[in-house]
Order: sequence, then structure tokens, then C-alpha cells
Amino acid sequence: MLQLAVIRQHPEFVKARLKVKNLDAASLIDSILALDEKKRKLQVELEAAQSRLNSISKEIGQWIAKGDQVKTDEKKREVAAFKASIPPLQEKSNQLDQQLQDLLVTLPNLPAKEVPLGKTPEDNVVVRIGGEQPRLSENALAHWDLAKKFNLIDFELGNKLTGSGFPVYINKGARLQRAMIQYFLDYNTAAGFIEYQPPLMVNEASAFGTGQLPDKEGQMYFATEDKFYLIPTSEVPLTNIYRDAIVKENELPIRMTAYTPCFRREAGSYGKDVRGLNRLHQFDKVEIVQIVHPDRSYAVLDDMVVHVERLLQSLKLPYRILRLCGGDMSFASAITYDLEVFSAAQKKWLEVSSVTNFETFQTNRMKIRFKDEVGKMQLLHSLNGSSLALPRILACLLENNQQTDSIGLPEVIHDYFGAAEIKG
RNA sequence: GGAGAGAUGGCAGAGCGGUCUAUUGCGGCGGUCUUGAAAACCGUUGAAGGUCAAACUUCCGGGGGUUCGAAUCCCUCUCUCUCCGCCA
Repeated sequence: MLQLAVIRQHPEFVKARLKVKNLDAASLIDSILALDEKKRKLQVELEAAQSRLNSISKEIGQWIAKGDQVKTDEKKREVAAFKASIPPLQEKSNQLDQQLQDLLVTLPNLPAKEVPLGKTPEDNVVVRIGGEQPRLSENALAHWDLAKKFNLIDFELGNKLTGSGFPVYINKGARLQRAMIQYFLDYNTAAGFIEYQPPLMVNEASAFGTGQLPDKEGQMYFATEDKFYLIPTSEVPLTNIYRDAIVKENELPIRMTAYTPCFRREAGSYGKDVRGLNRLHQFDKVEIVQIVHPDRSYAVLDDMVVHVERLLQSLKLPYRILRLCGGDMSFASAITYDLEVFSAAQKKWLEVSSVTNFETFQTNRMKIRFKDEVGKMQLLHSLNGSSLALPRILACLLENNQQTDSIGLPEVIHDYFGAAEIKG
């Protein structure tokens, strides 16, 4: 959520920045400012009335203590004369507050100045390319065929148990999945991230805090009886650990990592892109989250990109790093780098990590703050990134390392997996 | 599922209709003392809105009510804890 003070002080700047996200918010901003103006005028009036009521009430207490019935009655009549004017003012003020809030939450975060202009993924800027493309034979198999050939994943069985998008990992497939999770977590904790195992369902306040509500309501599974949302990413419970917290400056930076399954309804789907592991309703992901001093967040963002990049390098996967354009960024993001790996058999780049600086967008909703040197309350910055999302990594590993009768595995997971390759 | 207790400022924990819009302790910050630190002592210290700064207003789990006045009384919801039951 954008800070009202920022909108009030720099309305034209806010409008201009939102244009980078291809949003013409001019009239929306203007109505927010008008509402705010109106609300504050009303507030002055309301507070004057409240103040008067308070002071007369105090007087009444004193007259009663002195036993002066005449004065007491006189003051009571004075209160009665204007007291009725307060509730309507109060109600009007609450209404304006609510309207203001409703408008504010519809505004996406402002993109950072480094964000390139653009509308579609084609406008994203390639920052770096790394790793080596494998040379595969003409009849190389896509991962869904490899999964069947080596009996690693059963998509049809998932259909039977639940529905499409809920694959069942079997035998070596399950073990490989577990090995990679373990490796990713170890890699993150070695870099200083604290491991958490958070709940997989969160309440409404948590879903609102990270920006999933009200923007992405339909994308989350919802347990109606208890009003719990299945997490679309562990970013939600992790970041919300610090909701409503005033963090001591010497506790910064806060660095967290977690492995969780992620649940996404993904209402929109696009035919050929949804095959195999490319797009699932349930998938595994290891996430990293940081909550940092506002002056540090961009340095930390770069660190996080490099952190994930090295992880990809250790897996020997060909990758590229994109800086997302305004049109392709998420609602809550100020700047996002996507890391993609090249799936050699599908001949396609697959997004495996998204590293984002939210600046104060999430922390403003969650009231995650610290007291600076001069004792002033300030919002912290929050960031997160996948490190890494499992299914597409698995897809690439299988496809890029396929041999006639086996699939080779990167050295870093040999010990975790217990073997150097998957045999038929 | 049954019975009971409770929710107060970073934490602990008083207050149970007006001189408290919140006692006290811990923690934090500043100082005295000290070569330095610890201890001790003194001072200071909740959040939001508002203002140049103040005044002022709001917040004692959420919502509603009674009253001139509510953290304090009533209703309601949510959550937590204890005991019992069930259970991995």
C-alpha cells in the first residue's frame, strides 16, 4: 500500500511513476487527495466537539465530588445540548476513512526508476546470460516424457487423486525433489538465512499484509469454514512473522528462508504452456525473504539476485536474468528480476525465480517499522526471491541432462540424492 | 466436543465508573561514578492523527450498548490458556 503522505506531498510524481506500470491513475489520485482533504477538515470539527465533551465531563465529576447538584445539572444540560452532533460526525469521518482506504489499496506499488518501460514480457530487459546450453539430439524428450520413461512423476495419478496440476512424484522422482529441497535450504542457511517451517494456511490479515488481498483473491485456495487461505508462496507467512513489529535497528537485516508447498488456482491458463511441470496448482518452492533498512534494500536486492544466480550456476543450468518492464511487474513490486533457465527440449525459457524489492509497499500494510537514529518511526523495506522453485528446475535438469538410458545429475546434489544419475 | 479462566503500551504485569488517558518492574535511551566496563544511583522512554511547534483527538483483542464520563458495567464476535474427552 502506498503511503498517503507520499501521495499528498508528491501527487504528480506518483501519477508519473504509475504510468510506467501502464496505469493512468490521475483521476484516482485526485479523488484520494480530495477525500483526504475533506476527511481532515471533518476531523478538526469532530475533535473540537470531542474535546469539549471531555472537558465538561471532567467538570461534572468535580461538581459531583463537591456535592453541588445545581452546577452538576447545569453542566449536564450543556452537554445534552450538543452531544447529539458527535455521532453523525463520527460516522461521516469513519465513512471517509473507509472510502480512502478502499481507494488506497487499489493502487499498485510505484516502480523504481530503474524499471524499463514496456507492456509485455517481450519488453523485459536481459541483464545477464550464463551457463552453457546442452547439445541434445534431435529426438530429445520433453520432461513429461522423461518423467514417464523413468517413472519419476505420474500426472494422471494426480488427476485421479485431486485434479490436473497436482502431480504425484514417485520413487527417484520423489527422492530427487527431496534432495533438491535439502540442497537449496542448506545453500540458503549457509549464507545466513534462518530456516523456518511456517503454516501452509494463513488468515486474512496475513494475506492482506503481503498484498495478495484484495488484488489476487481468486488466485488463492480458500478454506471457507475457517476463513484460511492456502499460501501461494511462503513469502506470505514468512514476511507476516514481522507484521505489527517494531524491529530494533541492530536486529537488521532480517533474513529468512523456508521450504513449503505453494498452492495456486491460476484461473488463467494458456494451452501449451501448461503441460507437465510448467504450471501447477501445487508445487514446491524454497523461498528467501529479507526485511532491511530502507537505505540498504537496493544493495540487498543485488545480493539476492547474485545469491540465486550462483545457485543456478551450481546446478550447471543455462540461465538468464531479466529486469521486468513496468507492464510485466506484479502489483506490489517496486522492481523485479526474473531468473529463467533454458529448457533444451522444450526450447523455451522457464521462470524459476523472481527476486523483488517491495520497498515499503508491504511493510506499510503490515506496519513493520524501526526507530531511526533520531528516534523517528520509519517503515522498513521487504524483499523476497525464490531460491528456488522446484518443478521447472526439475524439468530443466531432466531435459538438459538426458542420455539414452539415464539422466545425469549436477555434482552438488549427488550426495543429497545418493547417486550421480537416474537410471532407467 | 464439555467445563472454566483470560486478552492492557517492546516484554512482564497492576488498575475494575471521574483527581490515571494508564501504577510498577524488566528492557531501551541519556547521565553520574569509572582508565574502560559491570554494578549502583539519577533522569527519560507506547502508537496513530494533527501542528512550524504546541494545544487537541483516537487507541487498554474486534464490533456494539449503558452513562455527562468506561480499560473498568452490559451484549456480541474472535483468539489464547487450563482441566476433561478424542486423537497422530
